[in-house]
This record gives sequence, structure tokens and C-alpha cells, in this order.
Amino acid sequence: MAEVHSGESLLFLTDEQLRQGIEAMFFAYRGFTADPDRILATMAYGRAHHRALHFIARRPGTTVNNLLGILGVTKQSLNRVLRTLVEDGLVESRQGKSDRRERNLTLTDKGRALEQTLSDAQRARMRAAYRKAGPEAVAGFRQVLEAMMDPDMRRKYHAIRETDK
Amino acid sequence: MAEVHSGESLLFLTDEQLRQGIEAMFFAYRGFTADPDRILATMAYGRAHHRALHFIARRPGTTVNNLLGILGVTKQSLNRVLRTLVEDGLVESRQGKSDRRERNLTLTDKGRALEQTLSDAQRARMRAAYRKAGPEAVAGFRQVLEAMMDPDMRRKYHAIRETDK
DNA sequence: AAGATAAGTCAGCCTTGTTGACATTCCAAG
DNA sequence: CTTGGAATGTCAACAAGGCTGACTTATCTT
Repeated sequence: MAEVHSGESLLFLTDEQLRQGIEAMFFAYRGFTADPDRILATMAYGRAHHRALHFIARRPGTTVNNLLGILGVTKQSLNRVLRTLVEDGLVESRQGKSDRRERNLTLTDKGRALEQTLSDAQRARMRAAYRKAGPEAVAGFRQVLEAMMDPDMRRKYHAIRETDK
Repeated sequence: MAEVHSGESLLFLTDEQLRQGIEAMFFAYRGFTADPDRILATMAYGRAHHRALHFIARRPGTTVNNLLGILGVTKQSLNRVLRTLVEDGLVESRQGKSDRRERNLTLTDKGRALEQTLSDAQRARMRAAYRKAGPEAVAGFRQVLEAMMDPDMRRKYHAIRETDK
């Protein structure tokens, strides 16, 4: 077993192995977004709306600036998406209490309902993949993904699940 | 150890765990594409050009139809990208020998050079992530990604590295 | 009072995806 | 040998969702 692993250690960084990893990421990401995309296509929404809904659901009361940092887009781009979500009554934007320049974003019941629908679909696929691969594979999966992130994004990835200060 | 794993088995499918996996995919994919994107931004090319170059490099002589299936876009969309690559002398499109309706796509020296540059950047990040996470984590990573693909895409993922018939 | 910050908005541009319609070329089956 | 259908390419029009740059308004901080 140790020999197998040392053998692997010599092999798993070949260009061919790396290329396979790259292609696996490409094809898997397609699957990862396929189910929500199908649902969104029936409405006037796209992947950008899904991302906003996801992270607002995750951090209710988050500010626009914070969301910008997480999503990594310009405020003009986010604003376009956010505006339609507020207009359609999925997201509520309230003036900040301590700093009134800020806007705190939360989902309405309607917004929560859509977020749930999208999330359910995506989690179902994730759950099936996790179940198929098993707990040890999942641990490895998470390790590699984390190592692949930019340091900035890694910070945000961890920050997103910290309890409020 | 067995207990730890059975404990994990109970926990690793919670909604929270699944959400973390979803977010890990999101942030990691950003890192995954960041380096090639930076290079492409300096030219008149985008991610779509990179994908075409990658799979043509991988399967020299592949047909347009085959590429369409792999990339999962419409022929109009692929054609636009392919046309600029041919015009710019990065890709050569030759009439098929056995079936002259088909076009066999190959990279020119210039195309190979750009593909190498992009690939080098992407593989460098992949290599660093693999190294950091270790061989066992990589095996798990690959397992979960494969389980996440649509069956169709999984077929293509395997087919891409079969030797020519 | 001045400067910095948060948010929003307008205008315009690019890439990359989509539909639909249509022409050409060619293989293969009748 | 004709004809149906497949593979390819192309035109036009459109939409989502990125981007830059310029600017306003409100509010906080110094």
C-alpha cells in the first residue's frame, strides 16, 4: 500500500494527470450548474441571480460591498441583478442601522422559496456524488478545491461560515 | 478510526456540509480559470478560445461535431470562435479524407504555442494544489468530480483519453 | 468643513451564449 | 442514380452578464 502510494506520488503530477484533473473540473462544473440552470431558464433569471440569492441566504443582512467582494464582479454588474431581484420582491434592501450608507440585504419569503428550490436541486446532485464517492474521497475533494483557490477567495470561503462577530 | 468514519458518514451529508462543498466548487473554479483568463485578457481571446484550443490539442484532427459535443455549445457559437482562430493562424481546418464533409481541426505551431502557455499556467496551479493536498486527496477529488458529472459528460470525459481506434 | 466611503445609475462596449433560416457538400440507401 | 439526411458553414438578431468610465447622493469620519 505504501508502495502504491509512493508509486502514485511519482506519477500523479505528470502533465497527463494534471490535464485529466483540468478536464474533470471542466466537465464536473457543467454538472454542478446544470440543475439550477435548467430551473432558472424557465424564469427570467440566470446564474448570476442564483449566486446572489445563495450568498444572501447564507449571510442574511450582508451588505452590497461584502457581496461584491465574494462574487468578484463590479458593482454595476451586481446592481443590475440585485435591482431585478428587489423589484420582483425576492430580496429586501434595508438601510443599515449603525451605518446608514450601507444596505442590508435579506431574502423575502418568496426569495427564500426560490433559493430553496435551486439549492435543493444543487444539493441533491452534490449529495449523490458524495454518497457515491464516500467520506474519505469527500475530504480529499475539499482539500484539493481549497488548495486551488486564490488566497483572497480562500479567506472569503472560510469567512462565509464564521458566526457573526 | 472506524468510529471517526462512521461519525463522518453521519455528518458529511448535512445541508451545511453540502453547502460548503457548493461554495468550495464556486471559489475553486474561479481560481482554476484565473491564470489563463489573465493571459487571454491581454489578447483578443476569451475562455471559449481556450477551451477550443485545449480540446483540439488533446485530440488533434478532431471534427467540429465532436468538439460541439464536448463543449456543449451551439455550432454557431463554436464557429465564431473557431473562425477567429483559423483566421489568426492558430488552428488549421482541413477537409476530411474519408468523409469530406467533415473538417479535421489541428493546431498550427502558433496555436500550439499559445495552448502551451495557457496550459502551463493552469497546470502550475493544479500541480501546486495536488502537491499541497497529497495523492490520497487527489484520488478523492477525482472521484467526487467524476460522480458529479452528467452521464453524457462522463462518457466524454473518458472518451477523450482513449487511444485512436 | 473636507475628504472618504457606500451605494446607485447612465451609457457604451465585449464575449459568449441563444434561435431561426438557409446553402452547400457529400454519404448512403433504395 | 436519385434522393434523403447528415455535417458543415454562414447570416442575422438577440440576451445575459461581464467590463470601463463618469457622476450623484447620502453619510460617515477626521
